[in-house]
Amino acid sequence: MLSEASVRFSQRPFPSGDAALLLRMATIFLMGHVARATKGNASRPNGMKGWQSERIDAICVISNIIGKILHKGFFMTEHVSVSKISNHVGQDVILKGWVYNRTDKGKLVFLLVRDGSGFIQCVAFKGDLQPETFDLITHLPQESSVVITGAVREDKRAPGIPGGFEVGIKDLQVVQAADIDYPMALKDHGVDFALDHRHLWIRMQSQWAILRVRVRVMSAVREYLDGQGFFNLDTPILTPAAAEGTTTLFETEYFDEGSAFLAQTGQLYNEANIFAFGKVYCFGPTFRAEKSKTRRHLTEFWMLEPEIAFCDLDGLMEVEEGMISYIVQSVLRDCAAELKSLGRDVTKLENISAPFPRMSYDDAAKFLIELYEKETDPDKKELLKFEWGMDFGAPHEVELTKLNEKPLFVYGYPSAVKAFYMEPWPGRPEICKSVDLLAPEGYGEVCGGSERMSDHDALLARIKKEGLPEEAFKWYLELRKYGSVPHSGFGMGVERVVAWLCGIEHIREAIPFPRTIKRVYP
RNA sequence: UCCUGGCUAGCUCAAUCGGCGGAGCGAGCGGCUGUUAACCGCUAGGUUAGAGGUUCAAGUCCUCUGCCAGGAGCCA
Repeated sequence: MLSEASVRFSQRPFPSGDAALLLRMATIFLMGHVARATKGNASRPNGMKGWQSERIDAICVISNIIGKILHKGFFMTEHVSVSKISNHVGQDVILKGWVYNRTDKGKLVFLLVRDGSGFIQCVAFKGDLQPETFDLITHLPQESSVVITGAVREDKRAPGIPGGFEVGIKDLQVVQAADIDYPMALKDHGVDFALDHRHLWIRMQSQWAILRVRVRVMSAVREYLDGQGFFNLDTPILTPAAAEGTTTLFETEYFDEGSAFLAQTGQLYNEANIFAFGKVYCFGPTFRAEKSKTRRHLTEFWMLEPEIAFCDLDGLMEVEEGMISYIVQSVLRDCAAELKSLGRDVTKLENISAPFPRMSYDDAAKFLIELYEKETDPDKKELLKFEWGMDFGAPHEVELTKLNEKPLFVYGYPSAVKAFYMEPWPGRPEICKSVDLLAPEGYGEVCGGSERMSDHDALLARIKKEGLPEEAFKWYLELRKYGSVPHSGFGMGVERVVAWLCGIEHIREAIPFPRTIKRVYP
């Protein structure tokens, strides 16, 4: 009740200028009366909800009456966002945005205007406007910032996001006429050029849509985990040591303490946090100085890492599939227009729901070895080369994900190809309780996780065997001395998930300002 | 680090066997009342990444350098 009333109240058209001042003064005056009139109800057992919503309803009614009175002669148009334009059909509105494209038809000009919330077509007819205004519109450079006043109407022909609505221009003010040499033409660009102009490229519809999906993915992650009782406790970015070897770390001076390193995982700290909070996650940027040059790698990327106490490998997979399903369904529901503008085939996402198929590494290896032996093309055969004990390459992941329409869990990898902290498989010390989640359509590994070693002595032995500096892991080992429990966690690469959901080739488009081995600008 | 490919107008790309460097977009001017990255006409726009070499002649062939991309390894 309260929220509905609030929404209605906020959507109430508010005038501007003198009329606004008059209306606001009158409203404030009346609000005082309403407040006093309803104050006696504040002590209700039900608390605030009841009397607050009644009060807001009363204010709505009063302001609506005043608005209707002022509408005759005084009423001014209000600023609305493109995303809310469907609520204003038949009304005059003000749009504040940028000229995305201009199509000049002689006595008729179409402006495609974007305002951050969407894209909408605005139409200028020569006969409806002052000659100088019309002339101004026909010469507006791409990306000029404008304030447009006009009437909203429904029109199936109108392009845009959401599309189907357009604004008949009655007035247009130029905030700034953009320079005519705007470099991002509405066409395809080379990778280098596009990335050099990333600060402008993000204005293009495709990039806008991808980054909107990213935002939804990130909020869906938080919604899901928070709803499952996880605590978001972020872990340090400046760290003293590596979790997975020291060759892929960015190093920086740290006062008199020598070197610090940019974190490549928050996992070790998550493991400390679960003993205080049970279920936690960290969500932030992660840094890897790997010299990887592929469509799946960035040197700075965002990783979500949940960690759960009293959780084994099966429990971990249940969390992963539940969360991924929630993310996919949230994006399908809330980013339909974005996915459509990207040309994404959403039928490939619609049936992504838990449970996901599970395959052991042994079975996957058997499948890949058979595939390798059957392959006759020598080039393909070389790429598919596989034997038990190897980690999967990208071509292997693609072949495995072809088996299902849903993401695929592969569990029980050889310990030799995985990190030191993973719990050995009972009775099979050569493999560990690890699991990777491979996204369909060849998008590959989006999550990697494991049950962690919970035994102090076994972990210490492994650290020694790996030649890792024992003193750096002193605190980490201590976690196994005071109430150690089976626990598990995983990491999810946000950009890989976004790339998969958007159906884009390269994850550099799934982050606002990508950092790669060759690029720190802009 | 390795393998492969590329670098021609502001952008995206052509240029046949080594034989007069072209188009589209963008920009400017003009035309058009329903365009979807409009269309039509005209105009401007070039040290072919840099250096050297072969040749009567090099965007094209050779050598070196630089830059970029895709992939491998590694990983999320």
